[in-house]
Amino acid sequence: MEKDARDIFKEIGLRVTPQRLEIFKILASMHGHPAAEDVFERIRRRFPSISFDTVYRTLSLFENHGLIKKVHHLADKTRYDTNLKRHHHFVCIRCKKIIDIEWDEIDGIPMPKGVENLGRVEDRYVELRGICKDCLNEEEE
Amino acid sequence: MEKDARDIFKEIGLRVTPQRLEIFKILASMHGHPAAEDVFERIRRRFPSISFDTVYRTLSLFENHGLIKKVHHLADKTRYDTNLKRHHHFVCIRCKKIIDIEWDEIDGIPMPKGVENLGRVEDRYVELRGICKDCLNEEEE
DNA sequence: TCCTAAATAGGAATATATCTTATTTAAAAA
DNA sequence: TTTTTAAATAAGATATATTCCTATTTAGGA
Ligand SMILES: [Mn+2]
Ligand SMILES: [Mn+2]
Ligand SMILES: [Zn+2]
Ligand SMILES: [Zn+2]
Repeated sequence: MEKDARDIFKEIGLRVTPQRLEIFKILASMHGHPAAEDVFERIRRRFPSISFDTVYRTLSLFENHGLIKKVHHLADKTRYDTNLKRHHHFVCIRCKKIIDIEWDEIDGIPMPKGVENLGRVEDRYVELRGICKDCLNEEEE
Repeated sequence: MEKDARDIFKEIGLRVTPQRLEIFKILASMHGHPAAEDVFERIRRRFPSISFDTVYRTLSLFENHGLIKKVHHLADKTRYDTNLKRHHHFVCIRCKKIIDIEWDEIDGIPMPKGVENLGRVEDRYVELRGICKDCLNEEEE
């Protein structure tokens, strides 16, 4: 935030547009974890005719350049699990394959301090993300 | 297998329908983590006129009775994060609020054995899920 | 200032999932 | 067994988030 958004864009090689500057400013000023819609509602005040597409495009652009991150699931649709034993998953970021893994060590880790002030924890969800063997092989071509 | 399913349904107090029996059988026979569409494609062979709605309803039903689990995101839309420091999240399963947490202990845990055979891990994603303070308070009414 | 590739607005399209309603059916009652 | 009725289903409409398409505008370089 020390640096001007304009400079950041130029460094990365992005065109400086009013929409981008405003979205950047909004993101910096918003607390929490806004959804695209939240950003859209905010920027509409200054750019009443901005389109949803521009907001989505810009957020993707920022994400691709590491200016923001997504808090999200990898798969685009719900996947069901018939394995009811406690386990975790390796998820391929390319083909979305989900593979069961056991990782007892992580289940034993005590809760982080202070979490009881946030609410009642009922579950912990752990995902290892990467590129699966199949996709790595395909890559070698 | 079919005998089993019939008994399970009765135990839980569910009506035994051909669609449910078949979906149950399909789930038991499918490996991996099928999406609703995968189940739909499979059951269509025997019930060509089955509707997507029935598949979704049945999967929800099974999930509500603990016969299967969802591998899924909690929020219905993507949320963005401007906090680029390594951190994790507490997510409220009720209001979908996302709160940053630090949990260094979990970052230090070594990868589970054998994961290198699955692919190249690039990231680990950890979420604590539960009911946030606000929702707990509201509950007291 | 002019030029051109990139960005945008607006709306259409897509995809996943849920809802509505008329019809059928499971299973309890007679 | 037959009857009864609430529950389940099929079919299609609807909702919602996101992406795509295309004509127009614009940023930034020549
Ligand atoms: Mn699994
Ligand atoms: Mn965060
Ligand atoms: Zn893969
Ligand atoms: Zn909450």
